[in-house]
This record gives sequence, structure tokens and C-alpha cells, in this order.
Amino acid sequence: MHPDPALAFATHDHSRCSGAAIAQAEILMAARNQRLTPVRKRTLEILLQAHKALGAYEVLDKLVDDGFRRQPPVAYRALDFLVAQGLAHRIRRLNAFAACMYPGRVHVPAFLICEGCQALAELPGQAVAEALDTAAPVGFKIDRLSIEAAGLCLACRT
Amino acid sequence: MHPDPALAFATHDHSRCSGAAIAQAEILMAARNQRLTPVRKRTLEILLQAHKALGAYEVLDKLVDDGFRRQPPVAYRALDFLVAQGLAHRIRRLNAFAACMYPGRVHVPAFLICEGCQALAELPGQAVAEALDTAAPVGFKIDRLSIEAAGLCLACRT
DNA sequence: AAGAATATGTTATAAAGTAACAAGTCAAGA
DNA sequence: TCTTGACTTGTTACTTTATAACATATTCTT
Repeated sequence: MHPDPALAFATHDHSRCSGAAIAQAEILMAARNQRLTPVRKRTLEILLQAHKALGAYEVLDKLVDDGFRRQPPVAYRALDFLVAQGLAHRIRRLNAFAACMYPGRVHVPAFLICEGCQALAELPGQAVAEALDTAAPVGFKIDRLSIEAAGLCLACRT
Repeated sequence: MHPDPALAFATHDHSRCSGAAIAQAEILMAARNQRLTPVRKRTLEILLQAHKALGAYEVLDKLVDDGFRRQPPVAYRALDFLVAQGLAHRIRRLNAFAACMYPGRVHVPAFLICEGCQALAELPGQAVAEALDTAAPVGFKIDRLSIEAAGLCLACRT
């Protein structure tokens, strides 16, 4: 995982991220009586290894390499499951999906998208959510919140 | 305009909002040497009167009623212009567009989307943006920020 | 083993957004 | 005033993203 969001913008071994995260996902799904079936598991691996946001059709292309048929519902169903289980997030600015960096933990995801290297950092947005709650009209109950910032990371600015 | 975002969730005369806002847009565009052509002006009116987020194709349908041809670029070009000029915002969660409530003023838009009545409130998100900036890794420069919350307004909860 | 719930296979289609180029409009300088 | 260049619109065609609907298969429960 990425306890430090800054690591998202640093080079590192992606396959290492993947292994532990998959193991944790297995445990989590078992605890919830949810099935991390082959497509779902592979989809999560694909997101973890990409280490950036991937469009559903990009995921689908990679699933095809693994023998699954190239049909949109294959990818969308797996992605929807992962999102519902909090193992992945949907990045609306990009029409894309990314593996969650804090699976199983209650958190408000906030995203930084580097337009230079396409890297994506997920950071805890609790404070951001509180600021919004304060600003919101009395009585409005926030269910789901998207916080997505596009910009340039340190490396890409220099 | 809506100095008080809470008004977005209260019933009121939409056509009244529109008139003043259009007049202001005219002034603003003149000052910037930008042309608020008929399609653009009508598109802005449509957004202002709808008083909620409208998909590009919904806008297009209404433009057709005014004699414009039903061709996607007609709507997208007008909408893109309005967004570029800060007269409208794009709501990514909804694949939709809404008139800006603070045209000509520097601000960070934050949106509350009521899933009960589909009303949309735009509120100043400066504090929210600052919270995110604080949480972001050193060196990341935020260019554009989406803050979009889905939930239920007071009226729809009761 | 039967039935219910869940997951996958498959076809088809809807919805959202863009590329590319031709044609028209407008404003400013020669 | 003419013409040049920038901008705007018209139009065709297409790409990308996402979902509906229904059949089949798998798994869990009793």
C-alpha cells in the first residue's frame, strides 16, 4: 500500500505492491463472504500493477490477454464489484478506475492526477470532507464525495 | 445569482435568475473581447433556466427547439466555450453541465447534488481546496479541482 | 437433490464525446 | 473598400464509454 501518497510519484516496484494487496483483498472478501473470483482478482491485479488509473477498455484489453472475452460487461462487472467492495475507486475526471490504497479502512479518497506522468496518488481526504461539510447548507447529507485534482507532480514540473 | 447556496434547494423563480445572469455574461464577454453568439447565449439561458445539471444531449434537444440542428458539436462547442469562460461548469459525476453561480469572480466551485430532487448547489470551495493543498505531497501543483458531493438535501430527507 | 442466489456468457444497443474539413462571418489594416 | 486572418458555425462521420437484457452456469443452503 501507500501510506505516503508521495510515493505514487516516485519510481518503485509495482509488482511488489500487488502481491500484498491481493492477499489482503482475499482476506477481506472472505471476511465479508464475498467472492473474489478469477476475473475480479485479475482485474484488481491489473489495476494494482498499472499503478495509475485505467479505463474500463484498457482493463478489458489486459483481461483478453488472460483468456477472457473482449466484451465490455466482463470488465465493467468486475470493476463495479471492486468499487462496491472498496477495493477500487472510480476516477470520474478520467472515466477510469484505480486500485484503492486503503482497502478495508474507512476513508474519504482524494486523488491527485499528474498530467505529466499520468501517475495517480490517493490521499486521505477526511479533512477535505470536513471542510466541505462545514461549507454545505444545513441539512444536506453527503453520501458520496469525489475529490479529484489535476496538476503536475514535483518531478514533472522540473 | 445565488449568494446563498441553500437557495438552490428552495423553490424560486428560475426565469428571474436567468435575466440578470445573461446581462452580466454579456458585459463580461464584452470586457474580455469574447463573443456571446446566439448559440452560446441560448445555451447559457438553457442552463440557467434548468437550474440543475444538464447533459450535453439534453441541452442539444432544447437548442433544437430554437431552430439549431441536432448535431452534437453544436452543443459541445457552446458548452466548451461557456466552461472556458467560467460561465458554466462541468459536473463530471453526472456527465453534465451547469451554469456558474459566481461568473467573473475567482472561486473554487464545489457542488452538492441532491439525488432526491436533482437540484444542484454550487458553493465556494476555497476552504476545501486549501484542506486538499495541505494534504497533498510537497511540490504537487494543483491546476484544476473537482469537488462533487452526491447526497440528499434537507427537503428530500424529510 | 432442489431451489435460491450469485456470477458469467453473449448479443445488442445506448449514451457521451471528438476529429476533420468545408463554409461562413466579422473586425482591422492596407 | 477590399482583403486578410482569426474565429465561428455547418456537417459528416466516427470513437469511446457504458448499459440493458436474457441465457447459462456455478455455488450455497436446506
